[in-house]
Amino acid sequence: MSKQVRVRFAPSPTGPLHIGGVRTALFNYLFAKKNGGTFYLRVEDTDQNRFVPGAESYIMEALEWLGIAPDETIGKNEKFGPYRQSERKHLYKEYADQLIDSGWAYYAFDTAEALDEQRKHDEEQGKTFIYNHTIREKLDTSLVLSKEDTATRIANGDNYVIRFKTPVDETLHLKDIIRGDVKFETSLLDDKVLFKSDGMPTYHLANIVDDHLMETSHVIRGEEWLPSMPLHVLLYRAFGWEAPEFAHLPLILKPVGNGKLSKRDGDKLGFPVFPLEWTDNSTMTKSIGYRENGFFPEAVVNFLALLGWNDGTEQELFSLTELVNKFDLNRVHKAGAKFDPEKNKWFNHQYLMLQKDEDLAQAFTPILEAKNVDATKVDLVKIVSLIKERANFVTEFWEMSDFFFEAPTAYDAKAKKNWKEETPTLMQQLITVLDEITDFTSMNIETIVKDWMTTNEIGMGKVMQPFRLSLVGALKGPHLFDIVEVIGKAETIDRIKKAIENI
RNA sequence: GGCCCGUUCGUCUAUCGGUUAGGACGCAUGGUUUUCAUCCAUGUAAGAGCGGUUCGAUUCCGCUACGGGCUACCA
Repeated sequence: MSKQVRVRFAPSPTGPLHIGGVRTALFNYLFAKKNGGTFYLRVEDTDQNRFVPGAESYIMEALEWLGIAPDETIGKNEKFGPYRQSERKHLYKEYADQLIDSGWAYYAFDTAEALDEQRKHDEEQGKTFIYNHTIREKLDTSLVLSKEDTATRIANGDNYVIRFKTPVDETLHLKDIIRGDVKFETSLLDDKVLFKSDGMPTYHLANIVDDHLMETSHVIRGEEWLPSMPLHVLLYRAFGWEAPEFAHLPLILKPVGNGKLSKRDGDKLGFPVFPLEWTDNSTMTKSIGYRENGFFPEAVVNFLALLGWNDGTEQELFSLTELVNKFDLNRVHKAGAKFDPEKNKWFNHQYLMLQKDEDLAQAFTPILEAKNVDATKVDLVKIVSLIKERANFVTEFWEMSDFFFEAPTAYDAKAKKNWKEETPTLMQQLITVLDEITDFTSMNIETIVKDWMTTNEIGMGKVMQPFRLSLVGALKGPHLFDIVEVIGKAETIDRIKKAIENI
């Protein structure tokens, strides 16, 4: 009987969630649901300097929008709360002390400035500075100070940190679900700070304490954490706790150039890297979001799920439920994946096609309202059904359908070449033909107009191109007779007359 | 510099020793639409290099190269 699956997403509220974080959250969510487990969200706000107001609620809202909200978090099923590390502050010191008592940690009084200087100095000499067993007994630590001296300095209010006393000369054989066996030499590790001089724990301590207390069964996180896996495993050992299983996800890389996708890439390259729009209050710069750019959450989830994972078949379109059923950490890729904005769009198109016309019309309405377009007189659902197959986003609907609502005010210069000398005469005749039609539906109009052309031996191109130009203003758009039906007889004739006058 | 991870078409990927190395995005061509797009069809294009193990390696191992991550009192 395997233990109850409990996984977490533990972001730091230092800004908006970006696409890599979303993917990590998604994989945790999928894994939890697949295994009938729990997905919880914990806020790791132990760095008070980097705290950004609004980031926490942004993260919640983003996961909500994507449909992968946690089962447990702040204000929701707080079984192991609080879920904000800043509110668990009192806990960490106790555990740090426990490690001091058991000899797994020690006090260090060196200042950050002194250490920086030392590091810089060594670097200039071509040496590598590592704060570890080779040096910890030469520095200002409780390892060399007497118990009394240490106590005195702490009592005097000297700044100190608590560092992990990494074991020496041991080869750690660690298991990662995705990567298999990973080896580390403990002597090469440094003695990480567990507890900071500001009274807050570092990520490492808080993370292990909370993952244990919150009964985390699997730690699924980005590959950037792989180097700290040995420290974390050692911490579990030091506390005498059973370690969870680990799975380090491949990183999402920039679409062009090198390196991992960063928060700044999106705006530069013209695609979103954030789920929701975000305004940086310190610089007042706004970053675009998937939601505001017209992406469907299902499309974003689907695309992200396939970045580093697939079910082994050739299926590419998966609903969230299908993803849950098919997800398997053992099928996650090891290598990083470049983010492909083009395929991302393609996914959105697929989901757009899956939407009901009624729903799309409803999504289109606010856009029309913002443009003060009166859409009450037209069949919006019909219009949407005609244009959706050529769109990737609802946000593109207007430029693809403006001629349904308003007569063209300009005519495409290139297309005007199709407007010949005899065209006005032909268009006049067309008006007459159209005017006589009583059953003004697409099919019927098409039959009658084509009949007129064949009986009079008029070339189709001679009529159809100027006809379209008159109604649309360019040679684009859906089937012409469908447009004619939607805008109606009077408007159609009106537009042809207008074209005769203006071209 | 040190440590760790990785490497199949331009991109995302399938392949769990024997395949004409498959699919998708993109791109190109053709067809449909006398428009544009969609759609359909076809095409384009890949195992980083070198050694080994093996009857046989994309697949297993090693080295090299390249890419990536980490190396804070940030997460």
